[in-house]
Amino acid sequence: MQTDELHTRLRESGLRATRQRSAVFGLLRDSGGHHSVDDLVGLLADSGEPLSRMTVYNVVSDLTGAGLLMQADVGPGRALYEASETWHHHFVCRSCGTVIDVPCARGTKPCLDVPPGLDVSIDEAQVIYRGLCHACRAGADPLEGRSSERDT
Amino acid sequence: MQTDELHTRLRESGLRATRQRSAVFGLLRDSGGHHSVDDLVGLLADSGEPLSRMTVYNVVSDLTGAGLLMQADVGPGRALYEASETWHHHFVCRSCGTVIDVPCARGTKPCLDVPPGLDVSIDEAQVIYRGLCHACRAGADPLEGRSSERDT
DNA sequence: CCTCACACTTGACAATGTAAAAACAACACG
DNA sequence: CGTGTTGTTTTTACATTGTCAAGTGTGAGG
Repeated sequence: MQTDELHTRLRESGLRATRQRSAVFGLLRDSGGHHSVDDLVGLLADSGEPLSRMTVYNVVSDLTGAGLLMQADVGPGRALYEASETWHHHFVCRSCGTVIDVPCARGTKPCLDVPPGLDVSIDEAQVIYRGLCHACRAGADPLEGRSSERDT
Repeated sequence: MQTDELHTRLRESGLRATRQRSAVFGLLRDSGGHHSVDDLVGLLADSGEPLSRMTVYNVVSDLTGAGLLMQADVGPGRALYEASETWHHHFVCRSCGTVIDVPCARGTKPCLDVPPGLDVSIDEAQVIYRGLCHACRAGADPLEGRSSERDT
């Protein structure tokens, strides 16, 4: 991921290209995973770009509004962000909390057909699958790997 | 809603029939809406049944585990609970936060066909629709009615 | 009626997200 | 290249939501 490309992507979206935004966007693009705000603060500090928590909240909010990031709906608790290009859904393990990407059948934002009788405008639909991941179903130690994840 | 019936439903589910559980379950059944834990604490206090926050957390957790309540997935932040009999999804207004029930096409827990390549067992799938509700799309004062809701 | 396991309460705490104001930096313009 | 404006970042304090642990209370079987 070139710094220049990040800069360009930000400017194209109508945002000022700051060091902090490039760092957050670049990290999410390169890691390819789902991260909470506090995750990001830690990872950024490790990579020599310490940002305040508030800044990261602002940045993910701005980038999500600009369509560069998406907020992964994985249920109540903490919000996860990712920089995926293709629309997809998420499986969440009830036992260990692992999040696994589930490809969307349609490949694009799905299910935007508004059910009849509803006077609303829908711009996005996300599906949360819940159940047990392979490890937890096998009776492996639950609670292990609570913050880990795997993409398909 | 008879107190006796609540008592019976709880016992049938293998739970002790306590005053507190009946109060929470009865309130959710009678109101028919989605409520956060703190909502419930307030409503119960108003109706002459003051319960501690911790108790309500325990109760909704127990009743959800027993299948008497369901947790409505409406995104990060707060968990909402409801006592719906029929499976359905939720529309969440981006502007005012209003939650509207969306009937499920299949009428039962849907989409449990596991996508290929995923070694997990899925027991539930919820859909979150996001967009603007009628009032907010019409440009009505956003942020109004943040805690209100409407069922279809 | 007695007993005991389960449920409830209390109080402190952890995690997550928000508000407001001041210092700072991007970038358009000359 | 310098400069000013405006949007961004930082700091501090706080609100909300959920959890832990220890002690008290109570449902329900005997």
